[in-house]
Amino acid sequence: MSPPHPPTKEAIRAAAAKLFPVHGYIGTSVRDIAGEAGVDPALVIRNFGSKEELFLETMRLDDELGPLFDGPIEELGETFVEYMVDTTDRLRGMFLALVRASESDGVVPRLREMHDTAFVLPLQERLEGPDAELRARLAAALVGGLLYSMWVVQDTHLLQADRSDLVKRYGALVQQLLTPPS
Amino acid sequence: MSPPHPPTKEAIRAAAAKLFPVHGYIGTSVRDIAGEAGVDPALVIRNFGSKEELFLETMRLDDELGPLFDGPIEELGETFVEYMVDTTDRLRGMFLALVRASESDGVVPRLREMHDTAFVLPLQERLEGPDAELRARLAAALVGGLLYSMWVVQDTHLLQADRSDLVKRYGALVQQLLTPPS
DNA sequence: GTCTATAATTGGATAGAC
DNA sequence: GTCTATCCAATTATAGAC
Repeated sequence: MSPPHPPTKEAIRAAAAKLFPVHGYIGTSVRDIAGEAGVDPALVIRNFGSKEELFLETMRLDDELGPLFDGPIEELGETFVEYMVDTTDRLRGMFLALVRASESDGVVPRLREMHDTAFVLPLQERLEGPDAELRARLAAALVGGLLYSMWVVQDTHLLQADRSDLVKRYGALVQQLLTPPS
Repeated sequence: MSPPHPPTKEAIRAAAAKLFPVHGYIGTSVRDIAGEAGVDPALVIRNFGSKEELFLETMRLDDELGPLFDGPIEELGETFVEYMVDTTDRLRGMFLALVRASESDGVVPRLREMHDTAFVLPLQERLEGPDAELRARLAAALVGGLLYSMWVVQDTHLLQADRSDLVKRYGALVQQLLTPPS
């Protein structure tokens, strides 16, 4: 039997999950979260221990892996890049928040977890061979680099480039790690 | 005629240039900088206006582009990747500090400047053709992705991988953007 | 369980004497 | 130009009443 009204803890969690990806760790105060949740600021700390603990508990992907990328492996590179480039919602905010907060040691493992969940695993599970993991991690580095260029650096030239051309070129590079030309 | 004793302004600048790359923007207080420089904290603000101005003035590459990568263009991909992967000193700290501080709007242009100076331009000046800039920027994204994976995410699998194998694989991908196979 | 009030720290920035 | 002293703002976190 779960409580009928979502307890304040869930309201706080939801508020944090909404605000952190938009305004970042530093840009989101405990008071902001409490205000968004409609509760007293003291309850935030009381329920989660500290701001950082709340941040870490909120910045995870859980199951929202979205599509399973189960199409033909010959198109996986392009498909995957296209999905990542066009993702403008939650994953983007989480990526930016985690990267920018990665000065705190506690954040790095969580960033690694997001990186593995969102970038590495979807590719790795489709690959075979002894160096499958290495190739998947290199491909994940490629994808991360594109997101870094577009969202962190905000490379205007890339942002203004033709999307389909971008996806085609970059996807082809990723594809080479997935299905290397003999 | 330059002053015989380096003025305190230079001492402050040197201290900031030393501490920011190591401890980051948030992790470095004005008092830390003053302590390192052996001056009064008030002089830091007095000479540079604000902490952020000092940060922005310090986090630039100026001329320390190091080697000019003037070898044969057929090896540029590998050479460039090798150089970036093995760079453990100043550029690495600056990259991390700028990326992690990029939540401040004023930092993004400086990050873009570093990105262009260190990653894009050395490649772009060797390329030709109408889409030379796009290819150089895509190659820069690749390089940025490798640094992101190794230094921000701290992907242990990549960090423990054989360096020469890593450089060879990743360099080959960069190379394809520099000299595309017909 | 919830809220009021406040503690405690930190850090950026300023005023004014010397 | 340099330093002492201080201000001020913001924020996390806690204590204790209800």
